[in-house]
Amino acid sequence: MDLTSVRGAATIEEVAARAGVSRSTVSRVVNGSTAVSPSALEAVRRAIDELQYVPNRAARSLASRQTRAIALVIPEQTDRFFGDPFFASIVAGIGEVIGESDYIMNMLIASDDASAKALGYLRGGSVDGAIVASHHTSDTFLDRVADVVPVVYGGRPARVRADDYYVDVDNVEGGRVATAYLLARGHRRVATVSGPSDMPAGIDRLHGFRNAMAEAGLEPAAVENGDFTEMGGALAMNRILSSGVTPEAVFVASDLMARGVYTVLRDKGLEPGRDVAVMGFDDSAVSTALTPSLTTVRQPSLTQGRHMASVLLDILAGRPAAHATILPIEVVERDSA
Amino acid sequence: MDLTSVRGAATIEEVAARAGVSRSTVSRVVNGSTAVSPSALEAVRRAIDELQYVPNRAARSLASRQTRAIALVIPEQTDRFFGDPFFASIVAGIGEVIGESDYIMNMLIASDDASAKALGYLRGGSVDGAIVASHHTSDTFLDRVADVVPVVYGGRPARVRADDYYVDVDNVEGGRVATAYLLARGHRRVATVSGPSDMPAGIDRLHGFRNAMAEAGLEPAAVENGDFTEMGGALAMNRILSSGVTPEAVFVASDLMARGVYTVLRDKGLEPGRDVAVMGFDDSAVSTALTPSLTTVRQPSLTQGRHMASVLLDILAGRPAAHATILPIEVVERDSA
DNA sequence: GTGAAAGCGCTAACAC
DNA sequence: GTGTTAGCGCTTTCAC
Repeated sequence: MDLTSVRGAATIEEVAARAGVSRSTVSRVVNGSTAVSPSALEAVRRAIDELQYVPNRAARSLASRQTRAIALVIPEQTDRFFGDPFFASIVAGIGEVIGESDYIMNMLIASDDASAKALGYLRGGSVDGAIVASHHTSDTFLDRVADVVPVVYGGRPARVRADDYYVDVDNVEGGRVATAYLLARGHRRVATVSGPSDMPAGIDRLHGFRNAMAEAGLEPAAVENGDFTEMGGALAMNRILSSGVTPEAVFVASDLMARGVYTVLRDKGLEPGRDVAVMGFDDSAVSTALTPSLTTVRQPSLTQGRHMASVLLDILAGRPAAHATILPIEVVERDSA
Repeated sequence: MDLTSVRGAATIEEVAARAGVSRSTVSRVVNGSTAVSPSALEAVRRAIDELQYVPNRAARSLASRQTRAIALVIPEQTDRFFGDPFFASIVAGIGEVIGESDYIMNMLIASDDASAKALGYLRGGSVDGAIVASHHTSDTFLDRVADVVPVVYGGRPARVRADDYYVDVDNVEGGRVATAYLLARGHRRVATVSGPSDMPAGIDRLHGFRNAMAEAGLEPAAVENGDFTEMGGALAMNRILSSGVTPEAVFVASDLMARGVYTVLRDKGLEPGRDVAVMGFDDSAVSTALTPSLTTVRQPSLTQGRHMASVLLDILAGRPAAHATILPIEVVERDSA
């Protein structure tokens, strides 16, 4: 490309001149105002077309104090983000809704080392609002984003502030029903591979597990953290088995971790679903890809994504929006438990 | 959050007033100019800190004609993008390099229906340059992006224009060595599951396959398109088997598709690696996750991502950059062939 | 229905 | 080393 062409990009002024009207009229046409005569409208449209005019976003947002852009902030390492199909669903849901709006969505991978830059970007007025997918206790920079633009969280934030918005499922309940399901099948030696302890989703599902066990008057056979990754799940299951206990059933706090659990189980000569019942969480793509297919707790990730986006759109449009949206979960029975 | 706080964001003017200097001096400090006295510098810094000042990006970019942002354009459906670990590596590589620069990177998922909006965004001066990961023949909107900002393509574009930049591997050669490897092991009935015919990578690997077969005086046992997806790979392998031919070996043009191939093979009672040799392409995370581990053609995706980013950074900085960068490939021998 | 004019918050000559 | 002065390209009153 030719760098001069950047400078040469048509301005509203040129369009106006060509169409024989004022800047204001062009602006009205571009912004869809009705108060324009048919002839002017036609002239402007043609000029825009001929000049390939695209309004300069910076100028526009400087004048209007709006960017018509929202950020999808991913406070994760790249590999974890791409490794878990859960994020794919969330993003797809968000993208779907934002796609129908006139906002543009840009994804920002804000892993630890990139968070300072991301913060500057977000606070520098580059977007009108932000959606935060996945949230860790340590992500304190997010608070400073929320000071400046509306933020919608995917999952309840670690510290909920009065005017936070979030879309979530009841993870405590999810952990509970998952465990209760296992218990109802007659299992007594039940272990769990939990999610990270710096994420509400991880903490809550573990709570649910403990609650269900306590209600049944049982002690957990084992509790190991798997960090929501396949490898972490494998490692956790390995620790459980190495410690000498072979559970009858294990509640794994994410489908992806369950994949790791399967691998380790088989490594030790244990067949998932037959020798050890396995219950997942998410109902993501991996649950059906696994053999035997994974019995799991379904959380509607796509819907969750859609909700997050519409809540943000509502806020941006000045419409009332619910601060907390809790979506329903359900056990999906398959072959592993 | 409080909407008034947005309007209340400190401006350079306020910082200047508080520090007792002019706007220019503040600007100099913010932009790291050396020509500022220590006392002024100190005063400005304190003011910035107290006011939590963050320069307004729109104003800045309007005045400087630079955005200090680059776009990572993904012309794919969300699920394909997230489904293939190849993209994860590319993005990680790009992110790594951009992360060290003072540019911010924002990812834009520009699937068919979103491409018009993405085009407007890209042409509206929102970014200084773009990296396009994965490129289809049908993505004509990209040409119009390249008219306005520098673009670096991941993979050779369908129609290379004189001033295009891209980073790629030699896919024809990749397909050839993969097939030659299979042939060298004594296989004669060799089939291929190819990539999409609207992507140069798909076309070229198939060419390489055909070349190698022709050189050996052999006819392909079968050629089926798998669209670079796991499901597509499974379907393609299924078509091959259903047509009555059972190849001794199959060159699958991506690791992800090979996963689908494994599944179908086993479904038909054929063990990958023993009954049918399978050769992949990518050397992505799936190749080692598979059992038996996948023999494949390694393309250095992470490096590819890094290169794309540095080429773009070079262009943006006015440094000379190579239009075509071709990275080396190699066969990685594992257990499937 | 349309245009003139002010100004969004910043950078970048240009003086001093 | 520092301040003054023009804009950057657009939206948005406010007259007419």
